[in-house]
Amino acid sequence: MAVPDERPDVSGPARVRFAPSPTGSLHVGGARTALFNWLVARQTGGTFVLRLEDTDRERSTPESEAEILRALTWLGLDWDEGPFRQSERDAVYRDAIERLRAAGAVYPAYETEEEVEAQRAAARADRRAPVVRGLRDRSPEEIARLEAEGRRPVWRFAVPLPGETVIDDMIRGRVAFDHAQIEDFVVARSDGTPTYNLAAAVDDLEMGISHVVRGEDHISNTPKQMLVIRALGAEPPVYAHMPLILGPDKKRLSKRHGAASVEDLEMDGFLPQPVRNALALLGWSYDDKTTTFTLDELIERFRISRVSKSPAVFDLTKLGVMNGRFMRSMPPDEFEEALVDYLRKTGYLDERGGGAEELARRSSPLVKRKLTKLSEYDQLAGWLFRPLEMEPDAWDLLQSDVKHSIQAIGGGLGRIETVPTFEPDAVKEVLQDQLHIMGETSAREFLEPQRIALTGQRVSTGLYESLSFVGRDEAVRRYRETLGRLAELWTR
RNA sequence: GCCCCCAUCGUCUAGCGGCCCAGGACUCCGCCCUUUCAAGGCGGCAAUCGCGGGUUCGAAUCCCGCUGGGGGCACCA
Repeated sequence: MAVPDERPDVSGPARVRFAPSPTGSLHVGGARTALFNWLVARQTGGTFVLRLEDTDRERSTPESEAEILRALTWLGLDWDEGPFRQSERDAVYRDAIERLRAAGAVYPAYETEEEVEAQRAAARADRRAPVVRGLRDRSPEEIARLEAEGRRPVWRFAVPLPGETVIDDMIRGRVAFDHAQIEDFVVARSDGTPTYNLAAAVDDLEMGISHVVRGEDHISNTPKQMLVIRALGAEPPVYAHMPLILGPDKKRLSKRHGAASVEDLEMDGFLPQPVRNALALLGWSYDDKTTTFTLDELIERFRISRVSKSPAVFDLTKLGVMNGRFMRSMPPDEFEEALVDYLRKTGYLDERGGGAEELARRSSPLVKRKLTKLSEYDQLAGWLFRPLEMEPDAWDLLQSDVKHSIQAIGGGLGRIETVPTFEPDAVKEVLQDQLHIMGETSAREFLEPQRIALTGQRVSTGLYESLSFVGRDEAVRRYRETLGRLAELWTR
């Protein structure tokens, strides 16, 4: 019997990093990358480094950076070092470029944009990889002449030919890249600033990163970065390229798929724990059964070697289920806090004025069991914050059988006016009793009109709790008001 | 066009040569809980393991080809 090909795992304290570029909010894919790196750091007693790759001055913004840090914190992913910004490490890169120059690993390329494009076009036409190679061995005289003309070169990496670079990927196994397929990539722009492949490689080296866990979209950059690191006389870290996260259309998850960033999920009323859980389960599983993990369990059980190689579609419905279950399992006071935080954060409380927070707090037990996500609070409990106001749908329903509606609401009214105590159980008892008295009417037929009479909504917090919550006077008032409106229809 | 990767129910997945004519979860559909909408409980539909060849006594599991999907090919990251 063959030995299962156990893929290696991280052993010993790992130094890992999360290195987003601050050009937008933290996307779901990035969040999962951050989570996996964080888990590796925590489970090995290692270090989680945060680094902002902001070498693109045009697209990087402080707002985006702040949002990424905020979202990471919201997810509970704390970093041990950083945040470092590549924009503040220029000297490090210039020094590295200097060393590459001294080692003869890079050369100044004076080809014009047109020439470069022509090279690519020619290669394509020839059914070859569209790689660019500058003239590697210009004479000092020629260089001097070009410089005198005011030409400023980019610095390209002289990819060794022939040759190949092999990644021993922790997830994918051995992946080889033929150097003929790798162009002489630019390492320093004509203004002297470093490009991504230079900066990332140098940082991973300088920061002593032991394991690079990132999305598969980076895999073709990896040989370039390995080349840079080796040219600098060092050995590259171990790499692990994770499968991408897809939208329902199987394309890479993006904005147009709806909630695609951590911020979107947060504003949509998901809580960090289930989001983390869902993220962990995208491309990773512990066994064939377990679907819920505490953070500690995640730290203990996560293994890069069990990360899947194939991409996964992100399913918001499933997240909703996890979210709902999580909220139902929360201690009441924690749930209340989470709810109020959310309503405050989204401006819901402010819009509703004084007393809104108090009302929301008191109502939290009524919605706890019924929510999938916090953003559904209003459709359940919105009626608490306003005078009786009929949703068109709900009113239509009452109107469809005016006589029956009046009977149901009237029947309920008689009982709630007289029930000795107004606790949910007492209310329930008398309404149950009334239901029996009314004979063939079903619970639904009896209760639905009353729900609408009280809340103006077809879907709401539970009827008995809701009645008790507003108190006898208000309940009776609302029942009567509805009855009055129905009576108008009846006589007409 | 070139390079790289991937391929089990609609979706997320288990599965590492016999335990699998494939297990779990979500969705969907029934039924129960006469507290309705939800939630919860129970049950059901759903993959000839992309296709075709091998290897083997035996393959979802190994090999080859094909097809399909994804990613990458910037003085972006």
